[in-house]
Amino acid sequence: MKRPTIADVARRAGVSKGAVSYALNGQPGVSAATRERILAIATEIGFSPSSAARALSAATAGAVGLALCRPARTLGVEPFFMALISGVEAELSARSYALTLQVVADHDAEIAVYRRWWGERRVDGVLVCDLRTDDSRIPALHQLQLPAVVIGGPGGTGELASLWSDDAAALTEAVEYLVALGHRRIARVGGLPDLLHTEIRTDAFAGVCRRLGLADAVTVFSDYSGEEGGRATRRLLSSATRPTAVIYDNDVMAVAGLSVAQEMGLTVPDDLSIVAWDDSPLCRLVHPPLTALGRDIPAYGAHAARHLLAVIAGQPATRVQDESPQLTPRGSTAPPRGK
Amino acid sequence: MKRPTIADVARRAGVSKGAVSYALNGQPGVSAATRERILAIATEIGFSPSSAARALSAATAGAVGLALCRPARTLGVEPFFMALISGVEAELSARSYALTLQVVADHDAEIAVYRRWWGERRVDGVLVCDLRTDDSRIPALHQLQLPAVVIGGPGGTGELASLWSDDAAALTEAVEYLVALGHRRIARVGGLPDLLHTEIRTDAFAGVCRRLGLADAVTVFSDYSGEEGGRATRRLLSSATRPTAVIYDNDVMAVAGLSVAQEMGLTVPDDLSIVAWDDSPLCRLVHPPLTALGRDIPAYGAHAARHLLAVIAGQPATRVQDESPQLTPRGSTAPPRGK
DNA sequence: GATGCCTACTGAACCGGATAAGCTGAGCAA
DNA sequence: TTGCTCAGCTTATCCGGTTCAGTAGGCATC
Repeated sequence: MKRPTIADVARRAGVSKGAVSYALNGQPGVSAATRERILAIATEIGFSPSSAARALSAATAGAVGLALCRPARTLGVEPFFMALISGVEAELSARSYALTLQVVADHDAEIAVYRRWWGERRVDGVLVCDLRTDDSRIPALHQLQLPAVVIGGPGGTGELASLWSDDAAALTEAVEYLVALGHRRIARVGGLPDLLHTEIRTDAFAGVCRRLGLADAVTVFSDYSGEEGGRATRRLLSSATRPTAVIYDNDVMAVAGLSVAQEMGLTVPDDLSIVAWDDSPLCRLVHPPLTALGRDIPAYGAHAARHLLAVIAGQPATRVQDESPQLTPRGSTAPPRGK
Repeated sequence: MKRPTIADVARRAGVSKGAVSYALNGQPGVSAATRERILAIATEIGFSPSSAARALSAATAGAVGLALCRPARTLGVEPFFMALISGVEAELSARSYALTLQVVADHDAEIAVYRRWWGERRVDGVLVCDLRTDDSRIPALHQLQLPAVVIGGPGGTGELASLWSDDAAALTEAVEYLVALGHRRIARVGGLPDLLHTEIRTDAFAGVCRRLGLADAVTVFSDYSGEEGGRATRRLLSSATRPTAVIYDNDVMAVAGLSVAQEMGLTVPDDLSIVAWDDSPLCRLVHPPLTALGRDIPAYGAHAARHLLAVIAGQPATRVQDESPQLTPRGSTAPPRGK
C-alpha cells in the first residue's frame, strides 16, 4: 500500500502542490471551491502529510519530549507518572502533537538527551520533572534555547516557564487537620531529599509544627519505594516517643507504612493515623482506605502540556500555579487513642 | 545557538556533504584518515543529524510507536505498563530509536492512530498490546504493511510477528501448587474477558481443575481495577461454598482482594490463600506479602523492542516465546485451615 | 604509453512538504 | 482601448540529509 503524498493529491485535483499546501493549511491563495475539492480528495485517499517533510521545511518537529529520570524500579510502582503522561498525552494528541519518551539514568544523561533532541530537531520542546535544588538541567536548557516547561517549583526554575502547585499549603492543611483531631506527635516520611518539592514540603512541615508548638515533628527521608517507606515506618514506630500520625510523601510508601503498622500489631487509625500524598486508586484499595492529599494528576499533565505548547508558539515563559492538592479524609485518620 | 548541519561539518573538513555522510554512517567511500578527521570535527561542533532530514531521505523515522488502549484510570494503577515501557525504552535508546507514545480510547481510535502514523511516516513500526480475540487491529496493520510486534498470544496474531509467554503453563503451575497445599476450592478473578490472554488463562484454569477433579473452580471477570477486584472478592467470599484460595489476574486486584478478606475478618493465609499475577513491588508492600506469578517485565519489553527492530530491518515475522512466569511463594499462601 | 581498474572523492538529484515570488486572466476605472 | 489591481493560481527554491552517477588520480598490466 503506497502512502499518498501531496503530489498525489495535487494530481487528482488538477492543481499544483503549492495549491494543495495552501488549501490544507487554511492559508489564503485558493478559492473556497478549490479548497473544498482538495480537502475532499485528501480525505478520500487518506492523505496525511509526512511529519518528516513538514518538520524539515517548516522547522518544527510536531513532537514534545519527556525524559524520565527515576530508577526503573520506583518508576513502575508509582502511579504518578503514568497518570501524568496520560494527561499530557491527551492534550498533545488533541493538537496533533506526538509525545516522545525517554527513560534516563541521571541528570547528565538527561542533559545529553536534550542536547541530542535539540540537534536532531526531534522535539519542539520538553517537559522537565523532578526539579532539584541547583538543577543543572535548567541552565543547560536555557543555553540550548529549547522551549521547556518545568513541572515543579516555585523557585529554582531560572528563566524557564513552570507549572507548580502549592505543596506547602497542602502539607500545612494536613498537619492542621491532624492537630485538630488531637494529634501532637506527627512524623513525616519524605521522598528523595534533593528534590526541590521535598525541600519545600520539609520546610513547610517544620514551619507549621513550630507554629502549632509540636515538639517531635521529625521528617525521615526515603526514595519513594515501598521497601524504604516500610523501613522508615518501622524505625519511627519503634522509637520511644512513637508518633500517633505519619504523613507520607507518596501513596506507595503510605501503603507500605500501613502494612508495617498492622504487622506490628497497631490498629489504624486508632493507634496510628496515616495521610498519603497523591491520591491514586491505591489509597482506596487498602483497608482502611487512606486519607490522602490528592489532586487531578492527568489534569496537571494536560495543563503542563498546554503551557508548553504556548511557550513553543512563542508566548513568554511564565510561572503558572496549578490547583493545590486537596485533603480527602478517609478511614486511616482518627483522633489518637485516649482522646 | 545555531544547530550545526552536515554542510557545516563538510565546510570545516574541506570535503563535500556526501563524504561526510559516508564517513558518519560507516559506509565505504572515504579513506580512514578522512573519516577520522570528519568524525573529530562532527564531535567537536556537536553535530547530530536532523531526524527529519534523515527520515525524509532515508525513508525511516527512527522511532517506534506504542498506543495504549486502556482507560486512564486503570492505566495509572497497574505497574505493568510503566515497567514494560521502561524496558522497551532501554532497548530502543541503546539503538538510537525514539519511542512515540499515544493513549487512545478504543480499538478504532487505535487503528486511526496507526493509519496516521503510517501516513505521516512518523514511526517505523509499532508494538501492539492487549490482544483480543478477533482483534481488528491485526488485519488493519497487515493491510498497512506497517511492521509490528504483537505482545500476546499464542494465536490470534495473523501474519504479524509476536512475542508471547506461556500463561497457561504458569496458571497450571499455580493451581497445582495450591492443590499440593491441600486446597480443593479454588476461584479465580480474571481480567477483561475479551482479552485473549484472559481467555487463554480461563481455558487453562478450567482444564487443570477438571484434570485434578476440582469441582467449584469458578472464574469471575473484572476489569483489572482495584474496585472491581475487591467487589468480585466480596462476592466470592460471601458464597455458600467459599473458596479457600483465589488467583488474581493482576497485582492490583490481588491487593484489593487481600483488603476485602481482612475487612471481612478472614485471616490470610489461614482462611484464604491469595496468588497474584504480575509480581510488582506492590506484592511485597502489603502484609502478608503476596505469592505471585512474576516475570521480568522490563526484560519482556526489551525483548519485544528487539524483535520489532529485527522486523523493521526486514527479518521475517516470527512468533517468539519469552520466558514463562515463575511462581514466587510468599506469606499469602498456606494449607487451608484444618489441613 | 595506452588501457583498465580501483580508490577516494565530488556534484547533483531526490525525499515531501512550506513558502516566497512570479504569472495570468478577470474585473473595473479612466 | 489601455492600464491597474487583485484573486487565484503556478513555479521554483529551500529545508538537511542519503545516494547514485560520474570523475580525477594513482597504480598495475600488457
